[in-house]
Amino acid sequence: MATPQDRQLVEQWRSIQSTYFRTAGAIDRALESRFSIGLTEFEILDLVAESADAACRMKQLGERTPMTQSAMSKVVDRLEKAGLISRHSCEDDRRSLFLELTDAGRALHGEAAVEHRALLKENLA
Amino acid sequence: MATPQDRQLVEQWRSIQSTYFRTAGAIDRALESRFSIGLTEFEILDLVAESADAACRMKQLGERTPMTQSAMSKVVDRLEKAGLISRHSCEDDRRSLFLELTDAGRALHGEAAVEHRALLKENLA
DNA sequence: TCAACTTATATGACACGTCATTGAATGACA
DNA sequence: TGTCATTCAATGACGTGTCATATAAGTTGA
Repeated sequence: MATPQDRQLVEQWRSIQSTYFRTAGAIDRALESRFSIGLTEFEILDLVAESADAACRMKQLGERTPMTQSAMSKVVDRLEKAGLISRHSCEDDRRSLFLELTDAGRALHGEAAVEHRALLKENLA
Repeated sequence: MATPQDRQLVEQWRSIQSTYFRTAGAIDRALESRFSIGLTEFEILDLVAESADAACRMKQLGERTPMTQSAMSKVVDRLEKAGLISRHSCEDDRRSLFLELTDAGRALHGEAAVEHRALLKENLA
């Protein structure tokens, strides 16, 4: 029933879980305490910062993250309320929105990214 | 600012996240639909099934999972309500509890474990 | 051009996890 | 033994994620 291969799979899985939780937790706590945003919020900022080219992005961003569409929408709500991001409706397709960092958002992202990368390095070594 | 090493770290991180969410999601949906328990519940069942030797385990189980003590307590609540596990108070230290699978719990764990291992194999290849 | 269908985002109800706190039992030591 | 600190587990308030659905805009084809 519990073959050696099974055990090895389970070990591998626990190791992934452990890395994931340790890393995500460390980043989340650091960003929360220094910048008052969570990991999820940062990840959206990071994606928006990356895709600097114009596009109707709300949708496309969704394809680059494991987040649900509905989760995305709520994260963007929070970021907008925090004044870090703005939604602009798309001329070609008024159902779509594209996102843009505000100046504050860009500044915060810059600093937070340093922290983020540092913690990744520390935890994924 | 964005060194190649940074990009590589971020890529590695996204890959871990993706594997984690894909795998956890697949297992969770499968267990939910076939056995009406979630991944979290299964993981506790699995830990209890593993540590068949007697001990005041609630605490010790906590050390083997990234879950919070409070989360553990609530998961065990659900498992107990579902009749899959039972809490027994510990003679030596009446603050502690140890856990035991019920017959139903053992049976369900046996079947669910097969599914669990299969999905790990599929997703962690 | 008007239905019927599809697509993009928002929203509400709900489930689950975390943090902070509580209650109870234990330990340490004057 | 009496006090104070510590440890184990449970609980309530709260935040955030998911699913199902709503709303609005676009598409298709007779």
